[in-house]
Parts: sequence; structure tokens; C-alpha cells
Amino acid sequence: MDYIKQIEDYIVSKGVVPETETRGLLVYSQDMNNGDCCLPCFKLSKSMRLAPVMIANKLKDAMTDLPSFVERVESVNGYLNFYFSRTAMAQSVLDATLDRGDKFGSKPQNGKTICIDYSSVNIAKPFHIGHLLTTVIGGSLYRIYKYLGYNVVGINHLGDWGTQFGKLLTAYFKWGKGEQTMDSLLELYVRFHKEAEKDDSLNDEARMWFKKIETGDATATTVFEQFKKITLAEVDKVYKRLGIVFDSYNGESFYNDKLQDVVDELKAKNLLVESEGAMVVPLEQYGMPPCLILKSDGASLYATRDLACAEYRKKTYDFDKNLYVVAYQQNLHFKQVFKVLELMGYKWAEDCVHVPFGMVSIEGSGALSTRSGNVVKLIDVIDTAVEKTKAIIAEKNPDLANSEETAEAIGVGAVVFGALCGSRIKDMVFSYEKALNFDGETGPYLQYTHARCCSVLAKAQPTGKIDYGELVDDDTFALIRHLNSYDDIVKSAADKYEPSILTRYLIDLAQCFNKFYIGHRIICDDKNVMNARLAITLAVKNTLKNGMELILLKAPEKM
RNA sequence: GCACCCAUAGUUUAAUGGAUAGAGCAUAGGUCUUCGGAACCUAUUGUGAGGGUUCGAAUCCUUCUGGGUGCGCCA
Repeated sequence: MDYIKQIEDYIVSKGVVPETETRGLLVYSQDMNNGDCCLPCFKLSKSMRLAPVMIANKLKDAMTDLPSFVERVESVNGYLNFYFSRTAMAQSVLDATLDRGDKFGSKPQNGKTICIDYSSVNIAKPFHIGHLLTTVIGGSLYRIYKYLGYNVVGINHLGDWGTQFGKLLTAYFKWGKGEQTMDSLLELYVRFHKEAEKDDSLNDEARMWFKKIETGDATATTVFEQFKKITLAEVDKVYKRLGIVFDSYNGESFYNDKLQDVVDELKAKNLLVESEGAMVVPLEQYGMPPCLILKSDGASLYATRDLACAEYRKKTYDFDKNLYVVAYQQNLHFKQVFKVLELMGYKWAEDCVHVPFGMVSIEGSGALSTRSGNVVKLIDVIDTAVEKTKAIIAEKNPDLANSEETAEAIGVGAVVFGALCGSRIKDMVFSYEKALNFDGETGPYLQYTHARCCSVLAKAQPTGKIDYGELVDDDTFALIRHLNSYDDIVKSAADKYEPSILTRYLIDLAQCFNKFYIGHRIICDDKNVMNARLAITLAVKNTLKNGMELILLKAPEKM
């Protein structure tokens, strides 16, 4: 229930304060001691030519017929504080929450389509922790938007084009033996760079091989496709474990035959200008360097491809929003591409959004580098976390059924949580110590709290009509308030493309519940109280499970 | 040189311009008549510096300091 909206309407109906200025002022109180929601009257002071305290007093005096769910109103230091009827709020919040159940994706379809470009792995390169953020942020947004009723198109924009693959083929034909694996491909790549420093002719050879890929030479294509297959098989293992899905794997190479059209279009629209031998779209008047479209040798560039890609996505999916979950290093690139789309006359350029996130480095050894081999493979991190979980289970709960599956859920959860708990824009220093911490604000903490709820509910279930009359203490009511804000939180996470908002919320909810749990006997002699507390427990369990699903966490019933 | 981003406790971090800046880890104590101790409670320490706007600033503007990223033929 939208309490804010109702109270806002109620305040406005009194006619004491100007409507337009009052709308949007009402907020939920941070501190329960200051009521459940409040109206700061300071902004109204100027136009009303009245002290905030007086305004609050005047409003209070006019409120002789409070809405049924409001118990009382107080005027304090210029704030008008509304205290809700705890029983009534508990009733409606829990009804709504229990009604939602633990089913994923319960919102009706809204008919809108959103494309999300995320993960975007490179062929023949290791899937390392540098890919963790884009993968889980994108994967989480995918689920959040689906939950909100969008038609979501998840796109893995494969890095499967570029001279680097000429290098790889060169190395393969020179030193590669038989079946290749991801590791052997990486070795070949590293070896090429080492040897090319001494022997520049290798670079010529690489260009030759890339040319062959470009022109569709049978040998080159067959081998390259094989490398692609090896890579996808490898990364799919990780995606499966993380619960990540894609609807399209159209990568860079997919747009090869669509680049000329873009160039022609830019020419036709008089946007293309020759500069230092290259073809560019000048963007000086928008405070940006020019956007390079064609190299002086006529070859296309990154931006050319992304323009073609955006047009293709609009044509194919007719998106309402087109997200790119890509590191902030490419801020300028996307700003340029979106501006060029706008200059091309596409109104939907404003629906294209770059969702940037921070850089990942390794504690002690600095920036990640495939060439130098300074990488931590994602699969190793996951495996380590799962191993640690197994050890903990063996110690704490050796009789646990399906312990393998549970260890997987918890280990993976710890890693995923670590990537989704902070603001995405901040840089992240990876350390095993942090990734493997299972205490406090962590994935396992959420899972533990969920399992705790399940454990109680396995002993008793709420039944029949529930009387919330007794549940007025602060700890219990704090839980009710939290449950009430779930919908707003999910929406906010979607609007800001920020799954961490939901992650923080779930931690708060779990903390609230654990506090409640410690302080209140759920299964007790008073049947009414027990029934009500069981209902709260069920509501928390459902909300945790729903929310965790949206941030890619599994919720085992036992652990 | 120019542009953008970041700066909160020892550390990781939270806070639509609103009331006493909220947590986790670490540290030191405590909770066992336990529905799951991967929990809970108590204690300690904080808005990089200076200006400005505002009734009110961690939040907005500005200068400075420190760190990061990007700036035409890579993606």
C-alpha cells in the first residue's frame, strides 16, 4: 500500500498548504521515534510567509479526521509527524506480502522491451574476475526488469573480432599442437607477444591471418570457429553456476556486413568529415573529441560497430531502453556514440544508457592484464569459495542432505554478493580474504537468515485468520516497515540500474529479522501471538527469497 | 594540457538537501532455561581542506589536495 500517496492526498485536501509545493515533500521517517512518515514544512515557509513550526501546527489543527491507518499526528520543530496504527499497517503489509508469495516474476507484463548488453566476453581469453561485475550487474538487472514485467533481451556482445585473432592464428599454426583448451590458447597468445618483440615479421603474419578471417578463408574460419566454440563452452560453465542467461550471442563479428550501411548513412546525412586522413564525425561543439568512424586505410572502428549494433537492436527488438553494462573506461566512447545517433536523427538515442561500473584490480599485484598473465580466473574463485563452504558444512552440519548442492549455492552466493553489495561505480580491489568472508553483511548471512525462517516454519505454519493486535513493539514494527518498502526498493534499483540498492535492503531486512528472532519467541503458548509471528516469519522468508533471486542468490532451506 | 569519475571510523561501506551520519569486518567484552551461534548485544573511533548557496549540506556550486579513467586511426 502506498501510504505516502494517501497521506499526501489527505494533507492537500485540507487546503491549508499549496498543493504543488506540498507534493513530493512527504517522506518515510528514518527514525521511528519521529513517526512513520513526516512532512518537513520548511520549504512551504517562504510562499506561505509563515514559520515552519506554525505551518505544522496549523496542519495538525486541521486534521481532525485522520485516515483510518493513522493513529496520531504531531508537530515537532517544523516537522509534521504521522504515526501509523501499527496493527492496521501490520495487517495490510503482511496481507500484501503473503499474497505475493515466493513466486518469482509475479508482476504483470508491461509491454516494454529492454535490451541489456552485459558480460561480453572475449574469445580465447580467460574469464577472469574483471568480468565479474558486468556479468552479475547485468544478470541481476536482467532479473529485476523481468520481475517488473519487462520483456528483457540479454545480449552477450562477444569480443570476436580484431587483429588480436590474427595473432592467435599465427601462434596456433606456428606452435599449437592438436586440441586446444582455454589455457593453451592463452599460452599461445602470451607467447606471440613475447616472440613478436624480437621478431616483427610475426606481426605481418598476424595481419595476414586476420585478413583471411575477414575474407572468409576456409582454414582460418574453421580454426577460429573452433576457438569460439572452446571459449563459449568454457564460459557457459561459469554462466550456469552463476545463473546467468542470454538471449543473444551476437558479437562484434556479427555486425561486419552492417558497417557499410552505417558509413553510407552518415555520409548521406552529411555528418562525416575527413580529418587527418580518417573519416570522423566532429563533436567539438558538444565538448567532445571527434568520433572516429573510418581509419585512414578505410577500415572500420569500434564506434562504427557500436552504431551498427544500436541500429540493429532498435530494428530487431524495438527496445524502450537499451543498456550497456560496460566499465567506466568507456564513458567517452558511449557518450560519443549516443551523440552521433542523436545527430543521425534518432530520437531513441536518449533511450540508450551506458551503465558504468568501477575497475577491478588484484590486491597486491594491481591491474589485471591478460598479456602478462596477471589474472584471477572467476572459476577458481568460485571453486575456492565452494570448497571453503564444504569445509564449513562438514564442521557445522555434517548430516546435511544434498550438501554438495548447498555448498555450491553458498559458495557462489558469497562471490556474487561481494560484487553486488557496493555502488557499482566504485573501484573494487579483489582479495580472497574478502570474497571468502561468510560473516556479517554477506551472501551466506542472507542465506542463513532465510534458512532460519524455513527452519521455524518447518515446525509450524500460520493458519486461519491472523490477529496482529499484540505486535506493537519496536522490533516487530521495524520489520513490518521494512517489508512494506520492498516494492519501492526494487523499482529504485531498476531506475538507477543499481542492484546494490536491493542488496543493502535485504541485509537490512535480515538484520531486522534476526533482531526480532532473538528478542521474540515465535513458537510459543499464546496461539494468537504465535500465529502472527509465524505470518511475519513467512513474509520475511518470501521477501528474502524473492529479493535474493533478483540478485542471483539461491535460497536453500537448510544449510 | 583538457574532460570525466572517486574521496565518509584502522578497513569495506550506507545515508530522494532534512531531525542524533547507519552498518559489516577487525579489536575488547558479553549472550547458551538456543524456534539454527554462518546469530544477537555492548564498547571505541568518522564526512580530505577552504570558501559559497540554503531555515537546513556527507549530499548542491566553487577553489585546492589526493587517487583513478579517458582524450583519432585497439576494443
